[in-house]
Amino acid sequence: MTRQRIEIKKIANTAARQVTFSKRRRGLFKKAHELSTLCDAEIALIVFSATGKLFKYSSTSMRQVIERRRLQSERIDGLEDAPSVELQLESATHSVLSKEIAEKTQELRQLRGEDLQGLNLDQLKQLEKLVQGGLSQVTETKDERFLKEISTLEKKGEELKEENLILKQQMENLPLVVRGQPSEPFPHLHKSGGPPPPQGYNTSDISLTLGLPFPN
Amino acid sequence: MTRQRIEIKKIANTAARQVTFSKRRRGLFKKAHELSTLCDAEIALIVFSATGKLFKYSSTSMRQVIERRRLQSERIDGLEDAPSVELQLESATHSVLSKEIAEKTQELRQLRGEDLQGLNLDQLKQLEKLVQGGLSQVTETKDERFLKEISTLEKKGEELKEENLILKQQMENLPLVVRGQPSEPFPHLHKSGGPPPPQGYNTSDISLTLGLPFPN
DNA sequence: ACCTATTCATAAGA
DNA sequence: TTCTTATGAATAGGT
Repeated sequence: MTRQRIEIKKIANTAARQVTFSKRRRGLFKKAHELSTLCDAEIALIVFSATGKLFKYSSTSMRQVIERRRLQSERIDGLEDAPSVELQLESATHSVLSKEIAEKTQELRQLRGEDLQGLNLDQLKQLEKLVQGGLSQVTETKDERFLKEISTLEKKGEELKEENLILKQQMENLPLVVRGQPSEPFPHLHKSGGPPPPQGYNTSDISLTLGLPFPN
Repeated sequence: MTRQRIEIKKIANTAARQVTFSKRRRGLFKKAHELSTLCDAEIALIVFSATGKLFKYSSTSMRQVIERRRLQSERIDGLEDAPSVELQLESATHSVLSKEIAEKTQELRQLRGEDLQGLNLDQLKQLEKLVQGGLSQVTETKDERFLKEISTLEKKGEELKEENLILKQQMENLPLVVRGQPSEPFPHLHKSGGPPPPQGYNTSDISLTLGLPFPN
């Protein structure tokens, strides 16, 4: 489709065919993925090369897509799949389940504001109220979560402040000689609420204790 | 890929998404067919639209391709597929359907603002945005409907006004004798565009003709 | 559904 | 297989 247009029929030359297969296979998979992403479609793509190598892509799980296809086809044309007796007994269950899925899908779409043409004014008003309620709930929950986060952080802040205060008091109680040259007062101060500083400083060697607050 | 490059992510606008789905789906199927023809490949392609509609293509029989894939996968990783007994496929079907129902149910509840405890702050923010979008859509659609209703009524009002005007003009052109005693000027005036009054008035009685201005 | 300016995909060739 | 490039195809936005 470039340099020169080609006819859509089996490429005679084997090497050329392989090359084209690689290129076009990539393109095909890319497009499949784009379609599923752009349009929220569920896609399964299975490709066997002439040499028997398998390539596949599926937007969700291959199994799920194939299964879903089987269900659809079963209802539309009962030809392609073998309908054993047991399967036919099951089909009643299927239609119940499928119907439920269809209903829920429709409901979901309407809650998202899609597919509203079938509703009358009253139904629209009711739907609006429902969605407003949902929105309130969501926003409320979200804001609660925010507040909780904030209060947790505030609490941590308070704890840290307190810790700082204690440390400062301890500093002020030190002999002046030691306080004179704190070039690097807290070299390894931990930032968040870690464990409190270990107890039992060796008070006989204050300067050492000061420089290495966390001997362990 | 033209007029303007687009980002590969879900298209927000529903109508545009459907248009793109149609166009790209055709393109994808065409390319799948070309690849299978040019390179002698066996291909199966299954596409479900967001609305649940099924589209499929297969170079040979869908069943054959899927079966072949199953055999391959079984050898490569025995995980994704269960044994091929049909009854087991059945139960798989059930779990697929049930799972889908469960997912949709949960999604519905969350859109309604229920069951939000499992979500983190980011998910809540995202959900809020989604519901807000839905609400906008619903409100917009509802208001459009309202406006349409209003304009319809206004139009009807205009028509009635005009009708009245004509009637008044006709009254003013009447002989004074007749105009003197209109205790009940328009006894049976039809309000909307109903059927015209019956034909065949006796024109010798002018006052009667007056009361029914549209004899034809 | 159709149009068309653009971007994308790709046949050939290296 | 990968890269390049000229060109045919696909398609986003609009009508």
